[in-house]
Amino acid sequence: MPTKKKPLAPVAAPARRRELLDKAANVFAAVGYTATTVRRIADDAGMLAGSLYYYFESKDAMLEEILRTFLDELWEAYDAVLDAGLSPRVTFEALVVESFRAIDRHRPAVEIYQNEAKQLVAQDRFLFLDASQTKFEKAWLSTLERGVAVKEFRADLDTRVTYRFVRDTVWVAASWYRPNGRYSPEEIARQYLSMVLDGIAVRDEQQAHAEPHTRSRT
Amino acid sequence: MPTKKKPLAPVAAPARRRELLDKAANVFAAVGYTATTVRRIADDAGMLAGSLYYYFESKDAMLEEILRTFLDELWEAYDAVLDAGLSPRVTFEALVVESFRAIDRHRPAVEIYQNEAKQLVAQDRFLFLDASQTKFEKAWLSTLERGVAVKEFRADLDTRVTYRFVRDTVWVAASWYRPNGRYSPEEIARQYLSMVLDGIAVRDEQQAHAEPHTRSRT
Amino acid sequence: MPTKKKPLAPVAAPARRRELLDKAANVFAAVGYTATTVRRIADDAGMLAGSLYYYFESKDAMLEEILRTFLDELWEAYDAVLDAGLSPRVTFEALVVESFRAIDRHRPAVEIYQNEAKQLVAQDRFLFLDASQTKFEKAWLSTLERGVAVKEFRADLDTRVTYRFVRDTVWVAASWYRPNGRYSPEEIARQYLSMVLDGIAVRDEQQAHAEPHTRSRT
Amino acid sequence: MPTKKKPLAPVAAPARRRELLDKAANVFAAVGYTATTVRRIADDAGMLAGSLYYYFESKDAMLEEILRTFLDELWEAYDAVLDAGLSPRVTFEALVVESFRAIDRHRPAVEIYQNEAKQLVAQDRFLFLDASQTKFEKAWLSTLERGVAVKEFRADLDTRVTYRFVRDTVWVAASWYRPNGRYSPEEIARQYLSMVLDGIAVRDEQQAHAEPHTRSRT
DNA sequence: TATGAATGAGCATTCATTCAT
DNA sequence: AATGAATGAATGCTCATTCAT
Repeated sequence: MPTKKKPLAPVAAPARRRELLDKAANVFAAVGYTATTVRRIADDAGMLAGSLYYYFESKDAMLEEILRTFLDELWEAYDAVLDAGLSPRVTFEALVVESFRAIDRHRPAVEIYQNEAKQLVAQDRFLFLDASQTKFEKAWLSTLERGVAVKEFRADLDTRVTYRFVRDTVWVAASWYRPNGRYSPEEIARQYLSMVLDGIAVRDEQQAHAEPHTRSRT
Repeated sequence: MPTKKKPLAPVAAPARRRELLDKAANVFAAVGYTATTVRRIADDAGMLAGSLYYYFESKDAMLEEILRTFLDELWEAYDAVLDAGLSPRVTFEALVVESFRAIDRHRPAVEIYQNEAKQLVAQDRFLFLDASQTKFEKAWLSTLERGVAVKEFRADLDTRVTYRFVRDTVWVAASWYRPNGRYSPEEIARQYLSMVLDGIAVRDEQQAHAEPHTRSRT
Repeated sequence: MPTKKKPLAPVAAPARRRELLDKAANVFAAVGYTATTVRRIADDAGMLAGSLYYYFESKDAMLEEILRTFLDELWEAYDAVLDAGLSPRVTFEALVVESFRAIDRHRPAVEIYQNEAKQLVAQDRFLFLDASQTKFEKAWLSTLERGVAVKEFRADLDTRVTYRFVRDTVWVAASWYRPNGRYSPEEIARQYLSMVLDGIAVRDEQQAHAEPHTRSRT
Repeated sequence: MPTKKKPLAPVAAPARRRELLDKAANVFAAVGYTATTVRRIADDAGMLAGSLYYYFESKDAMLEEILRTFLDELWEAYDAVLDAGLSPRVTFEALVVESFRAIDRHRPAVEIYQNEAKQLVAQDRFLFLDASQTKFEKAWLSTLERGVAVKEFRADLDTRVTYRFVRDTVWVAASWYRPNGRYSPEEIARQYLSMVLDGIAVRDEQQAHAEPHTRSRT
C-alpha cells in the first residue's frame, strides 16, 4: 500500500518500519491505543514525534499494519490446519496450538486486538477485523459441530456458547503469557486442551457431580 | 464517601447520581474510558458537560464510583460463599455462579474492569483494584488447591494456570453476555461449569486422546 | 440603585447585605478579585452561590459597592480636611492621618483598590475609580505645591514624583497593617510623617550627605 | 533547569523563549496573572495557544521563569552591594539605586511580583519567593539597624516600620515608572533618597512642627 | 532521514449566572 | 430568603498532524 499524496518511506527501509511497528505495538499493548501518544512511540524509538510520519501515514495506519501482519500470519497457520483434512478433535487441538503460537510470536498484537477490536470495527479502515472475526467463528464453530456430529464432542453443550468460552479462553491468555517464560506455547496449549477437553474435575463412576448444584439455586 | 470541600450533589439526589453513573458506565464500557468524553456522557444524560460536575468531582471519580459499587457487591456475594464452609467443588461452583450473576447485574462495570484495570492501578485513586485483585486470586487459588488436596480436582494441572484460565474465561463473558438474553446467568454458569469441570470431549473413550497430539509437534 | 429587572433584595435587609459585602471584601482582598469564586464567598456566608444573587446583581456589583462605600467615606474625611483652610503642612499631615484611618476601617477595601483598580477602570462600571483618582491627585499635588510656595516643603523636589512616592507610601501600608495590632492608625501616621517630613538620616551640620553618592554612578 | 520528560524547547531557541516570556510578562503585569489567558499571550506572540506548550510546561512555569530571572539578577546586584563593605548609609543608597535599576530592567516582573507574590507562595513551585523575601528583609533590616547603631540613621524610628516603608515605596514605583521616560533609574533613586533621607519638609525651622497635630485627635 | 516549530481541533474542568420551587 | 439543578462560555492543556529545512 505505497504512496498516496506524500511519498512516505520509500518502500525501502522496511527494516526500520518493522522496528518502529514493534515499539509501537508494545506501547499500544501496554498503555492502550487511545492512551498511547505518538510522542511516546517516538521517544521509545529515539526520534521526534513528527519523524514517524516519514514512515507512516498516521497513528491509525501503524495500528492497521500491526494488526494486519498478525492476522495474516495467524490465518496462514489456521488455513494450513483447516485444509489438512484432520478429524474435528485433532483440528481443535491444532487450532489451539496455533493460537498459542500466535500469542507467543505476536503477543502485543494479540493484546491490542483483544482490547481495541470492538471499537475499531466501526471504522472503515478496520473492517478487515470483522471479516477475520467472521471467518474465525466459522472455522471454530464448524469444527465443534463436526465434532459433535461424529461424537468426539459432547452433544449436550450449546456449541455457540462453547465456542465463545473456548475462543476467549485461548486469546485472553495473551494478557498474562510472557514469551520465554516458564512454559512454551505448546506446553500451555497442552494444559489448556487437557482442561477444556477433559475438565478439571476428578472423574469417577457416579454421575452425581455431572449435574452441578446450580440448578437448585435459581 | 463524602468529598473534600465541595458539598457536590447535596448527598441527597442519589437517584440522579446512580442514573448518571449508569449512563456513564455504559459509555465507558462501549467506547473505552479514555476515548469517552464527558460531553458524550452528558449528551446521553440530556445535560451539558459542565453540569456533570454538579454531581461528580471528575471523570475519574465517576469511574471510581462505578468500579467500587461493582466490587463491593461482588465481594458481598463472594464472601458469603467463602464463609459458608462448603466443599471446594461446591465453593467453586458457587463462585462461578456468583460471578455470572455479577456480570448480569453489572455488565458495563465488569467490562470496564476488564479493559481498564491494568492501566488504572498505576493511580493512587485506583489502588483498591489491586487489593481486590489480590484477594480475588487468593480466594480462587485456595479453592482450587483445597480441591486438589481432597481429590475433587485433578492433581496433574498447574493450579496457577488453571486459576487464570478459569478467571479469564468467566469474566471475559461480560464482553458478549447480554442481560435479558437467551440464557439466565445461572444457565450460563451451568454450561460453563459443565465444560470446565467435565470437559467438552466425549468420555469413556480410549485414553489415547487424553494426551493431545501436540507433543509430536514441538 | 434599586431594581432593574429582578427584584433583588427588597431594599430592606441592608444589614445582611453589609455582612455579605464584608465577607466578600475579605476574600477579595486575601485571594484577589479574579481568583475569588462566588462559591467561596457564599461558603463563608453559609449559603449557596446562587443565593447571593438574591442580594446582589453580580460579582462585579459586589465589588463596586465595596469600593464605593470605601471611597465615599474616604472623601468625606478628605473633604473635611481640605475645606478646613489649614496650612499645606498641616493639611498634608491631616490627609496622611485620615488615610491611615481609612486603612484602619476599610483595610480589605483598600487592599482591593490597590490590587485591582488598574484593571477595573477599563470597565464603565468602575469609571468612578478614575474620577476619584483624579480628584485625589489634585488634592495631594496642590497641597504639595502650596507647601513649596510657602516654603514649608523643599523646593528642590519634583512634586509629581514626590506625590507618587507619598501616595504609594501611605496606601501600600494596607498590605501589612492589621487593625488592633501594635500601632493605632494615628501612631503609624506619626511615624510615617516623621520619616517623610524629616527623613530617616541623622541631621548634622555638614551638608556633605545631602548629595547622595548616586551621582557618581550614572 | 532541565525539565521532566518532555525535552520541550530543545534547549536551543532560548531567544524565542525569552521573547515569549517577555510578551507574557507584559500581559501578566498589565492584566494580572489569573486574568491572563494563555490565548492572550499566544495572540501577542502571533501564535496559537497550544504552541506555547512547545516552549513551556505550563502557564505557571512561564511565571516561575519570569520571576526567577528577575530575582536572580536582582540578587546578583544586591549581593555585590552587600559584600562591598560599605557604610550603612552608602549601602542603603546603593540598594535603593539597584532596586530602581531592577525596576528599570524588569518592570513587568516587578509588577507581577508585587501583585501576585502573596498568593503564589502558597504553591510549592513558588516557595523560592518566600526565601527571597526573607533574605531581602534581612538585608534591609540589618542595614537600617547598623545605620542606627553608628548614628547614621535616626534612633527614634521603629526599624521594622521603616523597613516596610522603604521597601514598599521603592517597589511600588514599578507601577508608575516607565523605562525610557523622563527620568533614569538613577535620577529617580536620587530623588527618592533625598526624600527618604532628609525629608520633604524645609529644615531648620522651629521644632514645633516636628510633633504632628495627630496627638490631639486620638 | 529526520528536526523544529507550529497548527487546530478537542478535552476535562471551572465558574458566574439563572430560575423554578 | 434560600436551594437545587442546570447553563454556557471560557480556560489551561494535549495531541495527532503538517511542512519547510
